[in-house]
Amino acid sequence: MQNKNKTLVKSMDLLQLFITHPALSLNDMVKLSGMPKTSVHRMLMSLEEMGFLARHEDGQYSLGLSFLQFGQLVADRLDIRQVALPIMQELRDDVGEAVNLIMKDGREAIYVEKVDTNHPVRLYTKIGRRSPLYAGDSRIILAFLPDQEREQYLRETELTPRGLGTITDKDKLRRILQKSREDGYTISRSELENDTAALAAPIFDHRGRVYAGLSVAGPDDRFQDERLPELSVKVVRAAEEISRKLGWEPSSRIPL
Amino acid sequence: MQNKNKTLVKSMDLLQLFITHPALSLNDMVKLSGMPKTSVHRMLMSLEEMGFLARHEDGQYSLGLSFLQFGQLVADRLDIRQVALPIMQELRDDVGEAVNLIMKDGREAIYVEKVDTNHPVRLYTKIGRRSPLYAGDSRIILAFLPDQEREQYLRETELTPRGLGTITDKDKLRRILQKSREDGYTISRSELENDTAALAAPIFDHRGRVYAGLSVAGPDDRFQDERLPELSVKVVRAAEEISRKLGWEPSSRIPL
DNA sequence: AATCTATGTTCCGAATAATGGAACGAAGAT
DNA sequence: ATCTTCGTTCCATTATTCGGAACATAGATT
Repeated sequence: MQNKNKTLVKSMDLLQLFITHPALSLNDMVKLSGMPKTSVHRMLMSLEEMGFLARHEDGQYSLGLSFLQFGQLVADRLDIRQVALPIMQELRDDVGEAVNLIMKDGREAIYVEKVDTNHPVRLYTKIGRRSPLYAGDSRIILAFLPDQEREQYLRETELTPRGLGTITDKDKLRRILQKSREDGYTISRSELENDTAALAAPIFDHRGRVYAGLSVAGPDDRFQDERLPELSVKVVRAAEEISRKLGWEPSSRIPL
Repeated sequence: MQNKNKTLVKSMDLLQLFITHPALSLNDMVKLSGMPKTSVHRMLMSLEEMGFLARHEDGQYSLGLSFLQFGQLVADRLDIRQVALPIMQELRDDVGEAVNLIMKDGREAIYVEKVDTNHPVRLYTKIGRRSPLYAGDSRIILAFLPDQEREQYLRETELTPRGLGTITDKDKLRRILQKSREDGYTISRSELENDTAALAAPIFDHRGRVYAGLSVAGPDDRFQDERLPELSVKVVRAAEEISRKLGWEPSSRIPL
């Protein structure tokens, strides 16, 4: 990763602004990004031409409909979603909690599929959301990463608190990860969002590498200790079922 | 649109390749794009860093999970989807055909929401798909565009056949558009896909501009003439309901 | 009505970053 | 053991991006 197109990468900074802001004017972006106005202006023209940004009548920009197209393509091509969905629904019906499918993307985790408990209209608010690998249900992926990769991540990452329960001590986190590997699941309480708990298990691909995480999540008070044995068994079992459909065989599991 | 970041816009050519190809190697892209290998290589590095492309173990690239995030953001922020969905479901239950919500994006149309007849698992294959404005159900948007804009489009666009019924004669298309405006709906048969028909009506925003299109679509043989009066009334009525919820008032309608 | 202010757009010389042919390296295939 | 094929690095050339400054336009303020 030596040769880069600086301009290209910089334009990402502009697009990132739209994760937290639904609409922005040129000047907004100049202020938020700190780049010179001319440069921002030039990039906007290009991003608009690419269809990544759309300009409204009032001069405000927002994310373009192209993302709908690409987003749909990505979703369609993620085989694991199709494989996991029925199993996730079954698990949801069984335990009565929301079920999430999480994948690693770079140094972060991303929620790739979700089935909710109250199914009003579908409002998959959590799909596409990112979270750090060290906190919450996504930690299960970190736990089962190859030693070297995991250690590198721990070295390079600062543990910023997200909720009251976020683990900010690296050694404590290491111990928890170790325990998660032994148990085959991990539990988190108020790590990403207060009063919310989650229990997660790893999903492996045919090569025996962690490929994703499966979690049940809900209000803290529904995840008391007495329920954990039952929950953990069911989540682990569902995760294993998905793993198997992805071609994993128990024997290919990475030894602890 | 004078000053552009050439590199940025060119990188879009690479991303576009992934609309038709789920995975590509560097060399594949060199061949398909016709750009020099070094340039493609550099852009790939940047697109990967941006999260728009992901590199697999075997050196193949595919669209990155970032698109899932941005796609979801766009979908969530499109208020019309939330407004339209219940009305679309009602219409689907009433007429027993798939219902589509279509928006204009640049010189194309894009399917923004869909409710299907056979609801197995959801498989929103059509969401995010693009089609030309001159053919199929999306033509209803073209029909209600301001005269000047519509004429400019017609001047600049070549009518390429997509199905047996695609209209390739501009004057014939003009007449159909005129009729659609008078009728308040349009019908298309085998224009985008053979043996598939659709009936579409316009959705207007608070300013009285076409904002989207609503269509029912299905196999040709279920859209015979005797059914059109009933269908057209129902689709137009549903579209008007959505328009009204978007702040449109019948009085603000653009005069024919 | 006149002035200010905020925001978007254009200009242009200087500085930098992108370019792309060529050579290299590493696998896989023959 | 020798070919291919594909990804990666090198580097001098040149086109592109850069960004301050000036301009344009529209709303707000006096």
